[in-house]
Amino acid sequence: MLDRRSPVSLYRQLAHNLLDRMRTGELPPGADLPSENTLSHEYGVSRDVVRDAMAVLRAEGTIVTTRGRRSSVRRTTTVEELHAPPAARITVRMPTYDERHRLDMLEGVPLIVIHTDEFESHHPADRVAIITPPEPAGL
Amino acid sequence: MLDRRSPVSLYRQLAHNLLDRMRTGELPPGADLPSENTLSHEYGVSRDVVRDAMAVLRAEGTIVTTRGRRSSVRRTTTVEELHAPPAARITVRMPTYDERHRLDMLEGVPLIVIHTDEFESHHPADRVAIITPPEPAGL
DNA sequence: AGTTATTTGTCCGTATGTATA
DNA sequence: ATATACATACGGACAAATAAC
Repeated sequence: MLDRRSPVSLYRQLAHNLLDRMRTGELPPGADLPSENTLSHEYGVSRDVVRDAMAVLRAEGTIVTTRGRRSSVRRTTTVEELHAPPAARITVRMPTYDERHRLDMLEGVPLIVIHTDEFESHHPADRVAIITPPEPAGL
Repeated sequence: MLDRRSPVSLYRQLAHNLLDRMRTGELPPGADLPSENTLSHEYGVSRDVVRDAMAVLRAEGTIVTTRGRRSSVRRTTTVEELHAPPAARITVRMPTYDERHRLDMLEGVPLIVIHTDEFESHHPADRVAIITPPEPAGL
């Protein structure tokens, strides 16, 4: 499976391999991944390598991990269409650790900030798609 | 500095402590952090804890790390104001590992995707602010 | 130009704690 | 209660990139 002579590190090879298993449908959205110990034995690498691989996938928002439970492939969440006001300024960044927990966000999910003269709103990026105002009628 | 009896893990205490040192101006944008070994000795923790703390800050886009060099506090980049077209759909997600390198993006930086009928464009979130179309004139 | 030292990256092992099943 | 599984923390070793000399 993994090539120790490759210049690519083991944990990135493993991350890539797991992504392949998701694309082929072997690990569809919502499915549990094998446990860290199982993967460690299956691929013949240390648990450290397995954890590094999973950290990559978590940071990309591909998998979700909860303590005491196996990691699972992130489900494609239903996105709400949010209509942005005119002349608004939209910036995007990663939330801080505290923000992430306060807003109940998963790891690997950016934060969208919509700023106007009147208000400022925050939105987890996996729950909304921003729609810009339509062309004025009559053109 | 760090409290081993605290329910908060050492690496998150350390991350929090480093953030404080940034806010006070001891570690301004662009400044080099102490090396992992130095921090390990200064705080009396393993290098593992130091690396975990830095991984948190990298994922939040707070610091930048290059192999062989010390990590540094991320400079606030000049953001370009990008005027979004009307009726566009804007989604945000983290880039994959490959995308991140192809677009020369730093770790901890989200990817903005602007989608219209005609085209689709991708923008690293640390370089742009999206401006929505203005209110039609005459209102 | 080349050698050495520094620094981060990767990988291994072990142990214990804590949440979930 | 017991077992499973992830989280945290320690230690060591070597590779690879950079910096210093």
